[in-house]
Order: sequence, then structure tokens, then C-alpha cells
Amino acid sequence: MINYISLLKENNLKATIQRTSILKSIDHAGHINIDDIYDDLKELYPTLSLATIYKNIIVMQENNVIIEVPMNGEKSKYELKKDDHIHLICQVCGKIQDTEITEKAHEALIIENFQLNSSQINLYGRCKTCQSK
Amino acid sequence: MINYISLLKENNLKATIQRTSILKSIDHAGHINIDDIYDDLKELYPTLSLATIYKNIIVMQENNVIIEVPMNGEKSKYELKKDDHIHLICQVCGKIQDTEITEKAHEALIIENFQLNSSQINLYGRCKTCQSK
DNA sequence: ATAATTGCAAATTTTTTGCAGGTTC
DNA sequence: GAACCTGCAAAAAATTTGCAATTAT
Repeated sequence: MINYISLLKENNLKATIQRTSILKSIDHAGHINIDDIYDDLKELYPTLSLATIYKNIIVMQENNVIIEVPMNGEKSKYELKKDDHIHLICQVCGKIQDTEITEKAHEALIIENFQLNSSQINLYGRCKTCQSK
Repeated sequence: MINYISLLKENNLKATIQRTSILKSIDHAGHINIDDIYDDLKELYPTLSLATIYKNIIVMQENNVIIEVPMNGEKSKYELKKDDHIHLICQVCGKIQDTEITEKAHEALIIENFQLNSSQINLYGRCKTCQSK
């Protein structure tokens, strides 16, 4: 159970209800875009504005609370900041699942003459559930 | 030397001067976004419109001539269609370099319960040139 | 000759901005 | 109480659409 208030304060951001709600929405969804965050929250917080979400997505990225996941042919999604990992994106149901970068994979991505800092790995295919259909 | 006319025709698209020019622009740049394609071409073809570029980027993606490369915090870039590969993105100079997915890396990305179809791997760091600064 | 494509302008959608009032620490 | 944050409305930026004229095959 993540404490969104501490998470924000640790990263030098004031803990407003809007920010904690956005984080909760991202956390629950795993990966979610701005419009879906808005849809998710506007019932509970009818005065919440899209502009506020946009502003906070920017500032929370800058302060390392969340990470952008750019998507092919659709709006970027966002996830809570965590160590580099692999996204398994199901082309049937659209679900995004996280999986760790194994030691073996890590070694395989050591490339000559390139000083690696971070990685973004998206694998497209069929998830377990959609394979049995 | 790529023949853009054949490339288009092989993929069921009419070879217009606008399309071949866009492909030439993408090919020369390696990875380029829509605005930069427009800037690149508008001097040579002053009547070329951004709308035409947008329309063609969509149709050329659908017909497997080009691929979208979604970018963090900026507009998507496009590249000519080719086998899956790794992008080495330099965080200093911004340059994007392609490198092949080795057999070892390929094996390391075989993940249980996921039927892999294609991959998108972006590695962020420092290119060779920027390391020696 | 036919069907598809272009370029323009207009419409729509997405994102950013300015600022008065409110909130957090 | 100082600094920051929110929500609104308006502005700006990005993308899509409709259609008459043009072009590719």
C-alpha cells in the first residue's frame, strides 16, 4: 500500500488532494493516459480540471514521481516511477503487464561504445489470457 | 540506394512526388518528426501542405512503409520500415543510432506466457562521440 | 477513364497559459 | 504568511476533415 502523501513530499511536492488522487488513479490502473485519469476522477472531484492534470503530470515527471510511457498511435500513458522494466503489451486486449529485466537480458543489452543510462523496452504480442482464445 | 517509387508501389500506394519526397526525407534523417519533414521539404515543394504529410504518414504506416517511433516528451519520429532493432538514443546530442538485436538479446527477451510478435527497444545514454567530451 | 491524391481552409482536438482565489506547510 | 496550487476561461498548438482541382495508373 503506497502512501502517496509521503511519495510527493519526499520528492519536494506539496501533497494536494488532486495530486494524491492522480497518483492513486495511476497506481490502480498501472498504466493510464491523461483522459482516462480525468474520467476516473471527475465523478469524485467534479471541479477537478484537465489543466490541473496536465500541469501535475509535468511536474510529477520532473520530480521523478511518475514516468511517461509513450505509445504507438495513441496518447502517452503514465506509470508510477520504478526501476527499468519490460512492458508486455497485448495486441489483442491492450493490457500492459510489467516484467523485470533479467540479468541475462541486462547483459545482452550492453552495447559497445554506448554508455547506457536507462532503457525502455516494449514487447508486443499476446498475453496468456488472449492466447487461449 | 533505395527506390522509393518501387517501395511505394510494392505496398499498394501510388507513387506521388509528395510521398517519395517524404520517404527521402525520412531516409536521409534516419528518424524524423512531421514538423521537421515539413521544414525539410517546403523549400523544394512550396505548395506541399502539412495536411498532406499527416495523411501520408498515416497511410504509409498502414501499408508498412514506415514505422512510428514514439518519443518521451516530444513528438513521434518516423523511420523507414525495417526489422526490429534497438535505438540508441544519446541524451546529450539527441542522435538516434540503430543497432541490431543480437541472438543473445533475442533469447533473453523470450518471456514465459507471452507470445512475442514485435519489440521496441530504446536505450538512453551517451553515444561514443559525447562520451569523449 | 477511373480512382486516388493534393492543398487549401475550416473544424476539431489537444495542450498550454494567465490569473484570481484558495490551500499547504 | 509565503510560496505554491487550483480551476476557469482563453489562447495556442496539433491534428483531422471536406471538397474542388489535379494526378497516377
